[in-house]
Amino acid sequence: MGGYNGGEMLDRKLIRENAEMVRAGALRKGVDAPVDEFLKVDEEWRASVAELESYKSELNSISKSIGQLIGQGKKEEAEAAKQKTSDIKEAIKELEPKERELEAKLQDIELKFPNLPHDSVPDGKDADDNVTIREWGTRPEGEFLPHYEIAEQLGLIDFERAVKVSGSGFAVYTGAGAKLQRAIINFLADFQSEKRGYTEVWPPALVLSSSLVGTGNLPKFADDLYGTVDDLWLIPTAEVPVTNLYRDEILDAEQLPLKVCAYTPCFRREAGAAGRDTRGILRMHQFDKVELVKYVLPENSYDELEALTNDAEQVLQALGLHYRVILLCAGDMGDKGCKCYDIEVWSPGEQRYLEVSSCTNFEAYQSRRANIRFRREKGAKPEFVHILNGSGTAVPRLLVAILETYRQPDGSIMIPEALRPYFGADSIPAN
RNA sequence: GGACAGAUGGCUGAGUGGUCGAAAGCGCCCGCCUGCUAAGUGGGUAAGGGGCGAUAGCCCCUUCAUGGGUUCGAAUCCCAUUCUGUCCGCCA
Repeated sequence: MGGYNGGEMLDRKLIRENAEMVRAGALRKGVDAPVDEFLKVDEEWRASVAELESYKSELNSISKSIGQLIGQGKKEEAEAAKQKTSDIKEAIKELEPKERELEAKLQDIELKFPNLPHDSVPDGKDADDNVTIREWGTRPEGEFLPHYEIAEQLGLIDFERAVKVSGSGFAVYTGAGAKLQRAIINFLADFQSEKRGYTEVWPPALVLSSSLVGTGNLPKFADDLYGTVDDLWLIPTAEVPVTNLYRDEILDAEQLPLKVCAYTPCFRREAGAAGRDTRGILRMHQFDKVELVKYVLPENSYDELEALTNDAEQVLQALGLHYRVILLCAGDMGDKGCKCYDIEVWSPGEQRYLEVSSCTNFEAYQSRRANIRFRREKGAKPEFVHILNGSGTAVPRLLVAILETYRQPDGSIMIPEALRPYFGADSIPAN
């Protein structure tokens, strides 16, 4: 049993008992959470539940006594007891829809509550208030081409035929481009599983809507997703199937932290406007990614976030790509997260940083929705695990950075050392 | 896609209208016993929500795949759905 029991982001008790703290936290995210409305409806709901349950209790005890009377052969007394139930049944019939209505109303209100930002998250409204935590490597100097020109010159990506086949927002990788794509994927999956201690899984790319509810993509963000005529949806990220692996389960504390990595293609409608992000392969309806997901003890989740971020950063270091790590401010983080680092790789061709990973601690937000818990010891009450995830990393923007960073004066591409065993050559020759 | 069978607690598995939240076994926990172990023995062992008291504890409601229905009362009867197994067909 269990599963999705509402739309709540937060524990009802937390809001009840720490109303002002919740209000202040939401405000930091720029959300004026309906705390007062919640408290009012919550009280009405609880009163309604109590009333309904007292009637049910009465009915149950009468039913029980009828059973006993029949057992003792006292038929008339049993008949008399039956008469008493009709009023109670009537009252229950009347109260039940009222209770359900209040519950639904409460859930609507709860949907308006964001997950609360951690104390270490800076105040701020939007991306301008994000804080650069650290940089690695140095920005390459010189003249650089954008990746789509390089790709065209070397015949790595066929944009025109991609449009013919699938419309805009897709790429056809060809020849060395296709091979490089596969090399990057294999490198990333091996790196995270063999060097960083993640268990690799290969999940389905189509999932039931119930899985998308568990991660918070539905019902709110259906427009971002590709659906099918069945109740199956194309995943926007491996986060969805992987986070749902342990849905409705109670884990042992010794199993934690549970670290899972998964390569999948990702599908996003991204009903976004055309702009500089849409040029080349920077923003696509289908792209590839290795995702990292961790299920951890609540008291460790912020240390685990640092470690997760580092696992993603190590990819870029292994490839020798310049990057920076950004700590998102409260207002730029979105509703679901408590703390989030973006890792941005330097694109010499674009002369700007590109997001290749977003490492987030959701605390219990997803575990509450997906009902994933753990027990500290035998007999202890189950608690929600904390769930974190981050890309480790996205492939297309990595490819962009590699092509642009490692293009040689003669027009060839030098393949980074770490990728050579996968690519099977040192370079992509110039045409 | 067609036919049949099934879905019960951590697991195995009984239960076809009335103290059944559910026998029994296994596992696990606490105690006793034995020089240790094994064996034996007594007891305890589902989850969610609400209320009282608020470190304990007590009371109530809900849950035997899911959603509806019949009934004073359902694990047990009826309907729908989902999933699993077996056989057949089809397919990379």
